[in-house]
Amino acid sequence: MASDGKYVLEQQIGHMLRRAHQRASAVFKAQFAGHDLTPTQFAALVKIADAREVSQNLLGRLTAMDPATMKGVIGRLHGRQLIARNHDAKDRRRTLWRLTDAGERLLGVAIEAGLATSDRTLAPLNPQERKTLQKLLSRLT
Amino acid sequence: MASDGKYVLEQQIGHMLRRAHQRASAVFKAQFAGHDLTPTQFAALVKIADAREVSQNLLGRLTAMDPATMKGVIGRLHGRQLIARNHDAKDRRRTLWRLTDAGERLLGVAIEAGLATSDRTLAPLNPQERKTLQKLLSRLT
DNA sequence: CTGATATTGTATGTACACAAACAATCCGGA
DNA sequence: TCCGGATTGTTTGTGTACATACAATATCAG
Repeated sequence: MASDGKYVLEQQIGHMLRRAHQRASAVFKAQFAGHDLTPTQFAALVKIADAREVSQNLLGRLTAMDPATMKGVIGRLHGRQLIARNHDAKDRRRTLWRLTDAGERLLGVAIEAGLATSDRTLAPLNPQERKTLQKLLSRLT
Repeated sequence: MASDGKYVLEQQIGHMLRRAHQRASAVFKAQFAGHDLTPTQFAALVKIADAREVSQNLLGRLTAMDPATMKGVIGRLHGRQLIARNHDAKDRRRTLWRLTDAGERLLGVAIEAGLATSDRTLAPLNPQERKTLQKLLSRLT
């Protein structure tokens, strides 16, 4: 029969989200060529800058990353001296992270690439449609 | 000034898509507990079933996977005897894949979990909103 | 027929993403 | 004060995801 257990991959929300995310990542990569930052690395820099100083664990929550994932991202940023570590005197478990001067400089120029990335990713939609998509996506989470 | 270079991570489409995809994956995992299939593995099974027999490369295009990614997914499905290989007599580069009986049985019961996954992921939205979201997402690709 | 070009699959390296298990530390209640 | 539970960060293992480079094969133009 016609629709007996018919599962059309292209119409499933999970697959559509996966593809849209793939495309957004590709746009990001193109826009950030020259800055050598991944989307998660950039997100971490943004959130560290917002907070000025933040623990690794909280940073993971702010950027929607697993502690294990966060460790890798932090490690690579630290390896490039874009962030530096302090120790929390009140809580000896905590590692506090802040931007270095190099990190601040890089973030300063990268912000524009970030805004361009969003704009390019949303290019196929008009302003009204962009708002609608963002509203619906935020409700999905 | 108020919005001078202000970059709000939570409002950027890339970040929103990443989070939505994370949640969709989590719902998938919950629904597929017991089937031991990942989203990409399931997608591959669905597309192989649709085509009955398909080359590894074409399967990658049908499921939106890199050749390198496809090789890994195929390898794990093959390791579990869910798919089997043939060789294309006309083109000696090609590997043709089809479902085994075990693969067909598993896919048969997994389809329901797939539909439930889509429904659960879209649960916060009403039917009208779901259609809108899917339409906008498809235009993004 | 032949050489340039394209396609198919493989291999390697980097970077998320998350589960599970763990040690160190903190905190609240008995 | 002390104990049980929570939090913070680390480690290991599996599975995408993609760039790059590569060998084998197919195809097409001249």
